[in-house]
Amino acid sequence: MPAEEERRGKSAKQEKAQVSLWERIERPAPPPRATLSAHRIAAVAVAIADAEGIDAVTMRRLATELGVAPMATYRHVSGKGELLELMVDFVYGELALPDPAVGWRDAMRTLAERTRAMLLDHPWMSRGDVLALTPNQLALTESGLAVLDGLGLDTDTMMAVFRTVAAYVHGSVTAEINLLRLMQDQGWSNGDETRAGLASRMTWLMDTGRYPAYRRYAGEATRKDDREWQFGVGLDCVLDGIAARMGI
Amino acid sequence: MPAEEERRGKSAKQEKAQVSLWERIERPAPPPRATLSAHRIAAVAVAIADAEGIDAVTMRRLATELGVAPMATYRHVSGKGELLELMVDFVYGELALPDPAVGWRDAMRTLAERTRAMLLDHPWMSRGDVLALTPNQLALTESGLAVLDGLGLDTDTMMAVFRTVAAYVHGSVTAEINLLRLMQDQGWSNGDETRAGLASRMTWLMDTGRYPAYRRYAGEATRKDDREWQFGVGLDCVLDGIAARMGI
DNA sequence: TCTGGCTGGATACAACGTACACAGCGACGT
DNA sequence: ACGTCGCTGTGTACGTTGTATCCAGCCAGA
Repeated sequence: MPAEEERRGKSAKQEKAQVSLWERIERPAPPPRATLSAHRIAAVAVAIADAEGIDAVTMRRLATELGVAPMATYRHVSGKGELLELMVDFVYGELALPDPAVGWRDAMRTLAERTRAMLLDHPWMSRGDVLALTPNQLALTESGLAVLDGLGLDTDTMMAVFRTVAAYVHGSVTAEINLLRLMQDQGWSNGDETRAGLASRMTWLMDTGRYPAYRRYAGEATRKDDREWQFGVGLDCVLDGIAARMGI
Repeated sequence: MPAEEERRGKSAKQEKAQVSLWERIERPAPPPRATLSAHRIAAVAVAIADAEGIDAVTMRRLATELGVAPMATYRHVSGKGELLELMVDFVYGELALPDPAVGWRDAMRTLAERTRAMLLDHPWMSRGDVLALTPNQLALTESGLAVLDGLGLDTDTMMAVFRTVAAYVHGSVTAEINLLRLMQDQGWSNGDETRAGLASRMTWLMDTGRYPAYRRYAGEATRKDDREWQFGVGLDCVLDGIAARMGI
């Protein structure tokens, strides 16, 4: 590329003519301009949120991590709301969608389990006040509808079924994450430590005598820490109910 | 300031004796001390959140509304986290719990519907990163367990069933609220206005051709705006599934 | 009558989101 | 070839937020 080299040489010459030698060599080399893109912004923001929680994602911190001035991000994103939208869509983009050929029930199940895994990997997602209208969220919905296609359901019912499963998954995993976050904040690493940490709060509440059934649960239950089992039981109920009520 | 240091150690009466009559009667009467309590704090904070959204609940605004200095609230609450906990528990306290005598399915259904109504009345609740360990949240769980008692389920299963319904309700209503919030933020008052507002975003996405099933839904569905129907269908599925799988 | 402990007030500060004006650079019409 | 325009990133600044810290008044008990 002779033309490009020529142009560069010329602009350099022009600068040389205007700025004194000593000023030039004193002046720190202009840092290479970091190029920004929505994708890179999203990736870096997600990395911060994954590593240190969503509260660590500030516009300034993000800019630092991007190697850029605090306000630079605003060229690609109108504000923090859009940033969150970008982050959510970015994560949904990593979700592997199931093959509808395996049958609606198995496909729905893997969809649910993968969504759960995704949310557990990025716990800050469950706070998403983001509507499901980003491209990759829509792709998930599309996949859910495709899975339910050809079973004789009308579109209203297909969407209702998909939303039912999605609602269960989100609600269930959100509860799961809330507990995990509490444990992490307090430094408890398993169910026993957690119960020990909550003991004083709990005995105080139990001693009011207002929660006999819960007290029995606390004493008798043996699967309190089996989160997979709990999620699975509920999911089975939901899928059974769909199969029964829709006749599929 | 020697005068100030001198006055600091003296009782009210001593001060009265030293301060001139004119200074005393000119000086504005000390405002009557507002009495604070956790309950009043929660009630006022909830009122603000209901009226203007959770973001309007700042410590300063709350203090103003309570007729108190900004830092006064901190005597009753360790920080904003505990304030939110207080608010959430306050709202759960207004939830009417069902009579278990009507049978588990009806009781579960009214529990679900009343929880939905409560969340829709206080949309900021769905962002609760609060664990279900406050007295009134525990009372709801207790009620759910009581409803399922005596049906031959072990405690693990009872809790799993209750949590399944709760997860569905929270997930479903959260989605509902996210849409309602978008509509309110944009000033759209019904489904048609909303679709009109989203049209450009949507046609852009649909024209990618990546969402054929969703496009069909958008064209064919007739119950897109029937939120009660959507919630009810899903709830029926969940309850059916529980009945079938648990044999109750 | 004194004193200690609550409760509310006042001041202060760091961190946040973001508005605004500016500067460099590539592309394009002339 | 050259001026100009539009992007994109920079620098500065402002108002708001949560909350740490210290003070002052009041009530209970000695």
